[in-house]
Amino acid sequence: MTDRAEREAIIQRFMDERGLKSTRQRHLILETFFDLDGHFSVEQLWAKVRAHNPRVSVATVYRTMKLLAESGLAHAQNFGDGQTRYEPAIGREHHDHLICTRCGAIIEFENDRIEQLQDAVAKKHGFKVSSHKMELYGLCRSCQKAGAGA
Amino acid sequence: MTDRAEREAIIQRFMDERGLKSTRQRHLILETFFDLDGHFSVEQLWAKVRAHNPRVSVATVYRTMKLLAESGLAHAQNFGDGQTRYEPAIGREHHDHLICTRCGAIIEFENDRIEQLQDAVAKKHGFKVSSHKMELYGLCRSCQKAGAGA
DNA sequence: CTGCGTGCAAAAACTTTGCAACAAT
DNA sequence: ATTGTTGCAAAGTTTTTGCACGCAG
Repeated sequence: MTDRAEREAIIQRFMDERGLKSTRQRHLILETFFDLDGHFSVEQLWAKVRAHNPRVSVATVYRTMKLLAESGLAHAQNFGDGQTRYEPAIGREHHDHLICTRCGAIIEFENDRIEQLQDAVAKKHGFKVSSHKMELYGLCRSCQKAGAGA
Repeated sequence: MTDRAEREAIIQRFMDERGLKSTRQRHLILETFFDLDGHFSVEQLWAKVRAHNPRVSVATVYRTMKLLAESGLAHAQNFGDGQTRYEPAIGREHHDHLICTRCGAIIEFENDRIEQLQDAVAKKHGFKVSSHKMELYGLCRSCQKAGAGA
């Protein structure tokens, strides 16, 4: 998605703006995270990080992702299972999710018209919106077929 | 919202359909829950239930709310703090939420046009949607003012 | 050097579950 | 009687935190 140089710049800015030290662990976690495409729990991310450096603790991953999310470079999602999932929020358009309640498949979509209407609604209520989430739950195409048979 | 008789009928149907026994505790929890207006954590609901009957355990509240949500009579929400919140889902139109990230205020709204567009998006992806969530995060009117000063 | 960051393990927060007593049908 | 339900406490999950050591600036 994002090219390496741009990503580096973003990571650097993130560190600078918050006065964070640039450590081996943070870089590894961020690189790993931004290489991913999709929605990952800390546990999953940790597994990938450990493949590179088994000594990184899960606490560091939690701490780093929390900082990232606060800075807006990652979005925290909550799809109903008890875990927080993060997804990269740079170099991509905002998007929303269709979630299959049977197989867990997650499909992303975006719709400008909806975004416009959201802004209008917010304005009507005097809100200044900084982010939003929209999730549609249901059955994906193949689960509708499978579900009928099962 | 719902009048007492209708509510009783709904609760009764809920019990019948799932073959649940009609216990003192379940009734108390359900009555208490449906009297509420808003989004409540199990902890909060439990506190209100205990006011009536201090012997009800929190486990029963968890179990009951889980059943209710599965039956579609309550909606489970996740607003980012680590707790599940439930809100009554009978006698009301579907609605979505504006959430103030500063003071935590929750404003409800509904917008048919958005719902229509959601359906259209789902259809395009072959999805059969059964429910959805939409949350807009930002600053409410008073926090925008307060925020500027702080 | 100085202080932030890390790893580890303990703790916290929330939710689920095993089991024996209990109540609804 | 029979079977589902409850309360309690223990255990499970996910996430946070205290503390001593270590590394970046």
